[in-house]
Amino acid sequence: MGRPPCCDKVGVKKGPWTPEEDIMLVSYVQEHGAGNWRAVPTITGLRRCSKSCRLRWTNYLRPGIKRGSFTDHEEKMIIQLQALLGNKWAAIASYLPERTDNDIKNYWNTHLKKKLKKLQNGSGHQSSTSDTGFSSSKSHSISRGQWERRLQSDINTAKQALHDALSFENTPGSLDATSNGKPSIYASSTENIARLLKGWTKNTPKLSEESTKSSSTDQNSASNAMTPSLSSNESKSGVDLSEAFESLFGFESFETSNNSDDFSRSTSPSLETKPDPNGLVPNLSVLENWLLDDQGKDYLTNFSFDDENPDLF
DNA sequence: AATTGCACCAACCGCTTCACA
DNA sequence: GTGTGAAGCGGTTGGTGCAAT
Repeated sequence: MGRPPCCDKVGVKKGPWTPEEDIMLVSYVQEHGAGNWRAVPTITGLRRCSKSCRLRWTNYLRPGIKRGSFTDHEEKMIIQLQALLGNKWAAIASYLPERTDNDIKNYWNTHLKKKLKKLQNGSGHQSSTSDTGFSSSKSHSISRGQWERRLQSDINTAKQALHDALSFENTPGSLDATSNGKPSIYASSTENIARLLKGWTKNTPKLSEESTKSSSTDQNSASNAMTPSLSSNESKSGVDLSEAFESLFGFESFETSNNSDDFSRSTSPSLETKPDPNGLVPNLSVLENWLLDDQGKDYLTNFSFDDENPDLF
């Protein structure tokens, strides 16, 4: 209570990250590992608050992040897990190791919420789970007995949902990051930055034009930050930065996604707590084990999402 | 061609939880 | 057991791009 926000300091930059900042951050993580975010601005010279650095790393630079549109499989997983867990995006993200909680949250808010609403309106079905999931029911003013009965009902729904979600793991072609026959688009940090640089290159002529027009003195202005400027190498193109990055980290190709784990391990041994993306079934928490113990894992193979909800998709 | 409205998503903010002295 | 700082998490905001008018 009353603790001052960490980002209130004068000179702390806000807004979109530049490729240069990304490189500095990745460089830091490679050298020191992901953690001790408080020290990042001091060590790297980044004029970002520690939270911003951590967020940037976990949401965009961390190896193994998949970008692009969500697959049907992922979409179903999210819907089921949201029904089970509520808006516990980090928990949901743990079942989709290549997606960040922020990504999932955004996707839910922009796509799935509407989609489900539409379906509910169309079919007249009343979902047992509200926006915040099954746990939200306890927020209403009901008796303890009622609440417990609802809770039991919610748990049953949740069990069903979890089984649903996990049953995808038993379907052919769902064992890795591929979906619909498409190749994996796992991204290492280098890939992530390369992607950023690509976009940067595309936008550079216009941006650099604007950045020369505008003053670069106001670092706290969000609108100004939307016109990023390359501080020390403003004349450099994105390609040059990309090359510089490549030479900095010694990666020859951004194509091989299998190296992402190696990079992760070498740079941040303690960071990755998500289930093995290549595993058949995500590592189960006590909760999942408890849920699964009840009916046995054989159930998983017998449950079909599509059979259960033929008109959902 | 210009304007408006909307969808998307990266990033921020503030609260909660965790770890440690 | 308590206090404090760091990290994690979820809700929200605001900029950008695109489609509709």
